[in-house]
Amino acid sequence: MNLLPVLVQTPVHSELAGPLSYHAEHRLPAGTLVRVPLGRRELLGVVWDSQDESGDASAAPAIADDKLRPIAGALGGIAPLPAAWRQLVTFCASYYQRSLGEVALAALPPQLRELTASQLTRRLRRHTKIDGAAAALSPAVSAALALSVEQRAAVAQFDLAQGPFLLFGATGSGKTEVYLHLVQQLLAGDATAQALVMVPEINLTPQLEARFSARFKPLFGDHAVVSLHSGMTPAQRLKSWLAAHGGTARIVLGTRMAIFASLPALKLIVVDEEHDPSYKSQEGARYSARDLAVYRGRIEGAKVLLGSATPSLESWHHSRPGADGGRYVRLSMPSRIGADAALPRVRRVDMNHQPAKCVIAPPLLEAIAQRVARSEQSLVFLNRRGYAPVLHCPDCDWKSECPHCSAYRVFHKIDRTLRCHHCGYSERVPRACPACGNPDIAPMGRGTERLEEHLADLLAGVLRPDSISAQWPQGEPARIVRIDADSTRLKGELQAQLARVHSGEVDVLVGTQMIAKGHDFRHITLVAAVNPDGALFSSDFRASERLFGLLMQAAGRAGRDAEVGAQSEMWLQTFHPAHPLFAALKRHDYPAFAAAELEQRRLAGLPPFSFQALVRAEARSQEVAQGFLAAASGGVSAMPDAGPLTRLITIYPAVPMSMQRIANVERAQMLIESPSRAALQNFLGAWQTVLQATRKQPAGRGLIRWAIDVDPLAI
DNA sequence: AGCACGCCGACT
DNA sequence: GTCGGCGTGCTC
Repeated sequence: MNLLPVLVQTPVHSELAGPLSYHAEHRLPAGTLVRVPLGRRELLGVVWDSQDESGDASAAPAIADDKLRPIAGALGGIAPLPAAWRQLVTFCASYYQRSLGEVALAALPPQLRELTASQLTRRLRRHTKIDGAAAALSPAVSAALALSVEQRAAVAQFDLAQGPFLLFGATGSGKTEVYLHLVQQLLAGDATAQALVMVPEINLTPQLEARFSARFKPLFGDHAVVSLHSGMTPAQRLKSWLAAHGGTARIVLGTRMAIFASLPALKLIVVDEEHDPSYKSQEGARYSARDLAVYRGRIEGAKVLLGSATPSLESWHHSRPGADGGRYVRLSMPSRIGADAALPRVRRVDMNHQPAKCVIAPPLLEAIAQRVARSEQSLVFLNRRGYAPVLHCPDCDWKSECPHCSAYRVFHKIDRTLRCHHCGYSERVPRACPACGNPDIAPMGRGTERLEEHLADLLAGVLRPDSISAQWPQGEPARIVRIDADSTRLKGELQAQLARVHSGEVDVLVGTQMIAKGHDFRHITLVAAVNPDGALFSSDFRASERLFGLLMQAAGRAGRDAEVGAQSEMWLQTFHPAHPLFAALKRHDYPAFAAAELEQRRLAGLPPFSFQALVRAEARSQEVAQGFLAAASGGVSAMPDAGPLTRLITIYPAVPMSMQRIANVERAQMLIESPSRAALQNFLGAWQTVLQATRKQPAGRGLIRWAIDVDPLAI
């Protein structure tokens, strides 16, 4: 009988963190998918590498040989997962402080966990039939693509170096065309090579899919391009995954989860909009798909290209020449594609000199009205959905607090509800103040719903040209559409609304950051940020980086068509027009913004000049949550080698999280900081034991859960 | 995490 | 008398 180490989806912090041992009749190679009994259940497992290379004899199973059970069977139809995939999983589990089994099984398509061996065989047989039909195609390379000078230079530099690369390209500079070119060049030159292209949001995959399919399906066959993202059905995901694993899929497009796709011939990884926070997972193993891409590229010998108009300060820092930068090769494409395409002119409206309480300053309104009259489109950006963030009673000062969270419930006028955006608790809007009975309760502040209503009001007299009809003898009023998470809740609704914008049916587009990202609008000549000041003085040290990126990206929605590019504008309504962030934005000067920001980070010892991890704890009371963290912190001194392990480590006291309570659960966190990534890693690895032990001690009583977030994005 | 076993309250 | 609440404990 052979002893087989197998990973299963084990609970995160239990004693079962490592591989479990099973008996098997045959020696199965590492990476083989198996089904194994665990307790009363039968689970999917992955045969793991035997521990022998570590030479650590004490790691032998502490379990009696006669207690070991035989595996239920192997999933023979699927080739074992490659060594590089296993190494990626191992690294991810160790770096982000999670169990191997959790990471490995979460990286596989969920349907694989449910299917029995026979169901899977049937599924596989169906696939091979389809694939057989798509016989070999001649991958004739089309004539040299028309690239701009800058695009050609970027490609040439890419070909010469090993990377990783940071493609720093202005919005509209044609980054996607560079991706397409590099993928095509790779696939045409290597008959088996595979490429992975990631985008931050599901919303952006259809657009990417369309471009890649149009370009590559004629060249490499209909099965060459597949997608992987959470919007797909389990069956579709399994199908794409199998195609990638089997090598029939040459190009995998997807969101962060795609970084775990099994790609036996991976040669190129593209991370588009690499600065986007969506690449950082916020649950389970809190991995950064962008950082894993860089790691994966290194171990698999695949080139990695990170692309952005506003790179993360981490990536920008790595691409700076000299000192501790210089790890990435920077490729710059500063100009927009097109004859005299220019970036939009940035105009700051000083709200101190506008009528009090005005939402849309008169000059901005006038500019929008002119656009309507010229049949051009405007995009008005406000990063807050709903009608008003708070409902307020002026008499007794009642506010629409959520009974379960430390947050206000947002007033949604459309369905007359007060809705908590954190726990989902929703109630009909009260007719009068629930505290004092005053019927004159009023919304405070504004969200996209109210902005849409307000704009409709302001633009009521502004008529669309060329729309005079029997129904509209004077011409039709301006059409406004709102796009946010509420207006696009139904499947297909976002695509439908975007189509209305593309067709020119709509004059003014109101929305949240959902519309600021990536969409290729051709007729927008004005973008306005109504109220961007909020993030200027935030306590989150990354807030200004995010704001700059968001505004730059929003500005990039304007004037993407060279015809109208020249007169396009980005308007900023602000009470701080002289703020350096807006000054840099006006010059479209990301490098200056980044240099100033990085200098501040360096002086303050913040990332990328230090490395952080957060321990988060949840409990019914703040005392328990903080008590657990404090006890775990106190336990450090009793650790073996505590001295050397903590030499470069700073442990801050436990504090309530900025969102202190969600759904009646109190949340606390503790920051761990170090100037050395390795020191932080060593410490966290050793500290795991203490955290797990603390949970079982009195200090852990009542704790709901805890988790470590390595390289957290928000603190 | 599942899924058991186990020991106390309101229903056919 | 049962159905069912979730408290503790185990799974190679």
